[in-house]
Amino acid sequence: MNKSSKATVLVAEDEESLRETLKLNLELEGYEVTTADTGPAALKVVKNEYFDLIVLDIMLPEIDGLTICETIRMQHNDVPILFLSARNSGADRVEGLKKGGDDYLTKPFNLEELLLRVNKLITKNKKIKEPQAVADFYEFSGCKIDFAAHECVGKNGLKQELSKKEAALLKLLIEHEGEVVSREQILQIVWGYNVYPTTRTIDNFILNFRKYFEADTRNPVHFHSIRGIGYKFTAN
Amino acid sequence: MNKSSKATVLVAEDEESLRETLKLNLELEGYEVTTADTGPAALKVVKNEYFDLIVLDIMLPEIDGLTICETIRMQHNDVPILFLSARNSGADRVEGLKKGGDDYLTKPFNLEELLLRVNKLITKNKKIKEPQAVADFYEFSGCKIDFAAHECVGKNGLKQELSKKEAALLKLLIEHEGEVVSREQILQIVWGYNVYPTTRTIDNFILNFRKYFEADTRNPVHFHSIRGIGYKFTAN
DNA sequence: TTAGAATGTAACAGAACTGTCATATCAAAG
DNA sequence: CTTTGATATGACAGTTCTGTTACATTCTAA
Repeated sequence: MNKSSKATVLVAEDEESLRETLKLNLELEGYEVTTADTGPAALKVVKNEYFDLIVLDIMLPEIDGLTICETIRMQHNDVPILFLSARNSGADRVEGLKKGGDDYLTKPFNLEELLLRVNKLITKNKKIKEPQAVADFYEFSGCKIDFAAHECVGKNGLKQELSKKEAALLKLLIEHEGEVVSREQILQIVWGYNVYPTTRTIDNFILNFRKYFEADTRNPVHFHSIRGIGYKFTAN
Repeated sequence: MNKSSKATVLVAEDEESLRETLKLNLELEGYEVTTADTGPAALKVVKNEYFDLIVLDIMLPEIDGLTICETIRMQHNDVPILFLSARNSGADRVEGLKKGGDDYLTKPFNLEELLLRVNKLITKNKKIKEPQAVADFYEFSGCKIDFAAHECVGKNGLKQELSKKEAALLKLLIEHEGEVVSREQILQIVWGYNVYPTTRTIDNFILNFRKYFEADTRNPVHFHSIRGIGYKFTAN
């Protein structure tokens, strides 16, 4: 996770005043906040964007929070979820945690407490995801990359300078060698903001990498595009 | 953490009946439970033994729970701590979380809820300590599937990329190995809550899987169709 | 046995996504 | 204030994926 990039939070809450209060306060805490006011709206953004945490009201229009949570978990998304609920019956709370929620607060809640819990959930989850750093120097099938010097030697043996973003993206892909990295993840980590859907920016960087490192740019061996998902780097 | 060894929990609570109730119930859940009835006693065992979780009453004789928590954290011990308190003032809860507690319950609490939270804290912490233990990889009778890389190796030994939907459906079926997954379930999970494709779509995906993974597509061994219900994946 | 329903199969078309390039924007350096 | 290199955007073409349709085949129940 890039230090400069903010953690992202989705607030799914139908009552406007509370929604805006949460948004404002979370932003003051330094989070990037997206909001949704109905169940379907929440599901839609979750599908399209990456979040570090979801604050989810149990009672939402159209599709309720518990169902939302269940759906999200069924789609193998293990983003932390913090439930909000007006009800305070034990049964309800148990229900929330069982469905895969990570924490639970009942309204009315203390704002400071919410912020603390949010922070706790986010840092905890990040710890898990923090990938092991790659050394400053990396080599694969005849190509060399020196992250410290911001330069590389490509297939043709030519030395090539790497720009900041090029280096960051390259590092990200190499850290996940053999795995697909989604566009959302890339934007989140390298760029530090949420999705701008019609951007061809990432493609252009990949294009460059292929020029530097691929013998045949049309049939990439190292920089694969996985349609609908993202890109994958393979060492050999 | 060794699978065969139980997770260990320290219950620091001065009221005897509650302490014993907790001990009993946690042991029934399969935890190894140690108890302490005063602040100093709790600090002492924490110093000498390893725990996966501490259940800590805020009001303890001699040294209160918040101070205990602070002391433990100062010793760079990040064992999860679940606070118990009779008070329900927001300030108090905030205090607990600030001092480094991981969760908070107010008495009287629902026992099942406590057990769920205990379980959540313990598993969460383990995840951090065993990074990536569960590989996103599956193998059955000569075929290999790598969900992280979005690719598979089929019966013929050929590598094959998996598209988004293919991967999602495959994962679903494999997770339910040996069970029938209904068409409705498939639609709900793979396609989402309201974008149902109409007719022969699922069949076509199954068709592909059979091409990839079955020696004889006419007599499938792995991807069975259960008439009137759905599909079933069998490993061998 | 046979009608009716569910599934298998393949071809096709529209949608969605990516590759590529030309151009715009921006910030830092000169 | 200009230059320059890096990055972002938009257009468009090319590609792949996915859902649909049509028809064949298999199964089930009457």
